[in-house]
Formats: sequence, structure tokens, C-alpha cells
Amino acid sequence: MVKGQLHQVVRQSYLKAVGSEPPKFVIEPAKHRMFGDFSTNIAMVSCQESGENAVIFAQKIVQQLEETKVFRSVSVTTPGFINFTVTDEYIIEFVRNVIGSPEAFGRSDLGKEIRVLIEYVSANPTGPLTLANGRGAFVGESIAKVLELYGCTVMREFYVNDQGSQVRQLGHTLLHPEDPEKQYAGKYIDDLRKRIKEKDEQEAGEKAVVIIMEEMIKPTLKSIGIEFHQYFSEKSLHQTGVYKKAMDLLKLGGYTYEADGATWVSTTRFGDSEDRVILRSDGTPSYFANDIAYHSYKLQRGYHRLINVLGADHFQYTRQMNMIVEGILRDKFMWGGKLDWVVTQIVRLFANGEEIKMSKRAGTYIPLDEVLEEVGPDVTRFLFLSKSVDTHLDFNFDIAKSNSSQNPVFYIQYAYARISSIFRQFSKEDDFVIPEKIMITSPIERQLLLRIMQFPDLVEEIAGDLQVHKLTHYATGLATCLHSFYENLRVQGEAPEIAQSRLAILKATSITIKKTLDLIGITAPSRMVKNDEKAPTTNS
RNA sequence: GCCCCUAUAGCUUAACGGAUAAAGUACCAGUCUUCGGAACUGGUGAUGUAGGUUCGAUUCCUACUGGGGGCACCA
Repeated sequence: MVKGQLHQVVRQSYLKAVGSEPPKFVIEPAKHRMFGDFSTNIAMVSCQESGENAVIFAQKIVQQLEETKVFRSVSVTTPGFINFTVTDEYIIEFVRNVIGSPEAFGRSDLGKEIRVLIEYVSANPTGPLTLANGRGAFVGESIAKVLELYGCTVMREFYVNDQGSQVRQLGHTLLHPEDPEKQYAGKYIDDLRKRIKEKDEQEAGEKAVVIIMEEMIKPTLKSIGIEFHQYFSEKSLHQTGVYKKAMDLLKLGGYTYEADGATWVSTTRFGDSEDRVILRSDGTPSYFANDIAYHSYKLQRGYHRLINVLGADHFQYTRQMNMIVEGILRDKFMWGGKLDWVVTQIVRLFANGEEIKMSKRAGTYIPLDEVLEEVGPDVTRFLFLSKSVDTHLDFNFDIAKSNSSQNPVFYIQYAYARISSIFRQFSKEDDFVIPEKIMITSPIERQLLLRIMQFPDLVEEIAGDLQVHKLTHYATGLATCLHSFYENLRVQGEAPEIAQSRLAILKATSITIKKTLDLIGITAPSRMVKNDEKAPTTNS
């Protein structure tokens, strides 16, 4: 938003100064205070081809920029950056809008026409959600929220693998506790065993899947504030004919062939290392076949953007699926949308000093529930979201627990609580009126406000690249600005005009922190309740 | 063997190809008669190795080394 506005201003000035459309350039918050508020590389990218001196080139644009009156000052530094400082009026106008309509702040209409389908978690319904499932859950949910703020209509979907051999294996495990080859273990298996009356493995498995979904998976998701619009049943693909249509389409298109008693789809033509089975020699469809059907259906449902959030253990698989969609389905369904794969790297868990290998089948895993209870949902969520999905996440249970009173979550929440505390004393939150005059009396206020101004840009950026970890870093930075404000500037004891102005700034800050925390999915408490037991003992 | 992710401060992590590589934590030194010290201010400290492309590389390319994941008629 701010960047977009400034981008336009710079572009216009460039047009006037140079007489042609500028090359692709960026506006970014200045790296250092001394460079001003924002900077652009427009001169450097323009001189890339010609080899002209970027500093001299920049001077031409600066003259035009100065005439726009948007900036208090514009300067050029080597090797050709143009730095500008916006006027206080520009910032104050922005703050007024934030406080004036908090609901609209950060909200964009850029995504208004975009319908998004995001699939995440999609955990096998053969056991409780694990810590690894948690990563996808937190990331997916956060992406969904950002896109909603961006203006998109977002459908959240969980693909339920309620069919296939694992369901039967689950049934087998339940009916044959004595089988040493049994595939699943854990207390929940013992509990299920008492409740399942079915004698057929398939039926027992299906019954168990329903119970696991309803009594374990959904409640856990709900406890962290995640509710899917739809739980899409794998089995239903066959009942509705979607599966058959998709397979016919592959066959008629000449993409399949039979060999070794099975039916294969030729993915090698799209660069795969080998072809894949879609119909096994026993006549049952492979998981891949069902998922092709599922994706063919996704493409037909009128979405502009499909997002799949999956774990790294499915990476190879995402590539195959992508080949099918891009190579076959897109054309067949004349789909002009965008398909995004968000692949989250593995979560490894350490407790009592050693790694715990997670496997539902072996029964060695830590349920998400347990972590949420021990570490707390806010902290767990923040820890998971503060890392890029591309990096492995080593979750140290012991450290997460022991550090529970000293981490960035409290730091940010405390910033929010401090503002709330001030408002409790100086104004009722709900009858706060925007003062006539808002003043910037200190560089600290300026820095805080500039940080707030970045929020809408951040939302836009994440709506594009889906890098939700940026939210946690932004939130920490915002909290730092606030704490600095709190320590150095006061409301109490100041002249009424200044006090009111500062309340306005605090109001805007509070709104921004709250919005950011909402996107991350953690609470913004107006009071922090300190747990005295856990407080570190002071030296005498 | 092939494919993918990854290597940044003691530790956990940031950084559209840009300027003096940024935070938290740990450590050192400071800051409270006033809005909540779970705070603030200052300091120590880092791009795995070797090349290449570029005005400019943590970022792109190649090789090497270390860590992780995937290579089923499982899902």
C-alpha cells in the first residue's frame, strides 16, 4: 500500500525526468535510519544496461521527486540509491486512517476477485495429530488468514484418506492385537479396540477412522482455532463419479498403458524418473489415482488459486502431481489459475536430550495435544511460524518448556498489554476519540509509526509468496518499537495535546499488534498474568 | 546412485541480487521517587570450503564437505 503509493510517485517522476517507462525497480524501507525512511534502486537498475553513472542519473529523478511535496527530503547515495524521507503529514494522515477505520487497516481489495482453495493438514485419520501435522496446520491456517485479509475468498479443506490399505490395516490391528506385525500402536488403539464391534477388517477400520476424525483430530484442530469448511472424503470420489471421469480422461488422452497386470500413467513424458501405477494388479486404485481425481475436481470448482500445504516426506509426490496438473489437467479443464505447493520441511522432536523418531505406526510420536498442553498453544505456534518452511525444524521439548516464560511471544504480548494498561488509565478504549492534532515529537514515535505503515505491504507480500514466517519477525520488530516508546516517552504528566497525540499513536500500535497476532493465530491479552512460581529467583 | 531442502553470532533464526549482514537468547556493562522491569540503553560475536557470473553475492551458477528428507502395485 505505502510501497505501492511511493512506487507510483517514483514512477511518475521517472517518466517526467527520463521520458520513458522505468525498468522493474523496488521501494523498500531504508536499511539504516541515516538513509531516511525509504529507498529505491531505480537509478541503479536503469543504468545496468547503459553503464551510465547511477549517482548522476539519480540526480535527474530527485529533482522531480522533490516537486511532488510527498517528501521532506530526498537524497542520493553511492552506489546510486535514492533515499527519501516522507513528511510528518504523510505519516499522520496514515495514522488517522488506521485509527479511523481499524477494520479496514491492512485489508486489501486486490484479492477481491480471487477465490482460493487451500488444503492443509490432511493427516492420515489413523491416529491423533502429531507435532509434524502441527506445522502444516499452523502454516496453512496463517496463509488462509493472510489471504482473507488480502481480500480473497478462502476455502479451507482437509482431504480425508478414508480409503485404502491403511484403513484396512488399522482394522486389522484392532481385530488382531496378538499379531506381532500389527501396524499401529498406542493407547488410543487399546481404547478403540473396546469400542469397535465390527468383525470385518475393512468395516472396523472405517468405523475407527470416523471415531479418530471426530473425537481426536477435529477437537485438536478446534482447540487451536482451526475449522475447515470442508472435510473432503477420498472415498466420495468414487461415489460421485469424479474418479471414473478422471480415469477416463487419462485413458482417452492416451496417457495410460497396461503392464505387469497394472495400469500405469506415463509421467516420464513430463520429466518424471519413472511412470506411476494408477490401477494395481488387484484392481484397486492407487493413492495417486485418487489424488489425480481429487485434483481434477479441484480444478473444476471455480477457484483461481489452489494451495497445497504438505510435508517434505511428500515432496517427490508433489512433483508428480504437479506434472499431472500442469501437463494434462490444466488444458483439459481450461483452468487458468495458479497452483502453489507449500512444502514444509521435516519437524524433528527432541526430548530428554535425544531425538524421538515420530511414527504413528510404531506408536512413537508426541501428539500435538500434549505439546499444546505442556508448552502452550501460543508459544508452540510462534515457534513453528518463526522459521521459513524451507528449513528443518528441530523442536526441543525441554527447551520449549523451560523457556516458556522468556520468549518472543511474551515480549510481543507484553507490548500489547502495556498499551492496554495505559488506556485503562487514561481513556476508555471504546470512547477514545481521535484528537484534532497528532504530532510526531520524537524519532522514536516516527520509527514506530513507520513500522506500522509496513503492515499492509507485509500482507500484500505474503499473499504473494506465502512466507508466513515474516509475520513473527514483523511482530517482534513492532514490539521492540513499542517498548522503546514506552520506556522513553510518556503519556502521564504530559501536556494534554501531547498526551492525546500519544494515545492516538498507541491506539494505532495496538491495532497493528492485534492484527498481526491474529494472523499468526495467537492471543493478544490486555493483561499479562505472571506465573510467580516460574519467575526466576533473584540473587539476594 | 538419482532428486529435493539446508549450512549465517556460543544457541534458535532473519535478510525482492544492494548500502555498515538483522533479531531473540546467552554473556559483559549500565538504566527504576512517574503509565506493568516478561522492559529499556550500550557492548562482545557470524555468511561451511574453493572457484565463477556481476558495478555489487548470504542470495545466482559449478565443485567439494557436513546435516535432513524422498526415490513402492504405502498413503
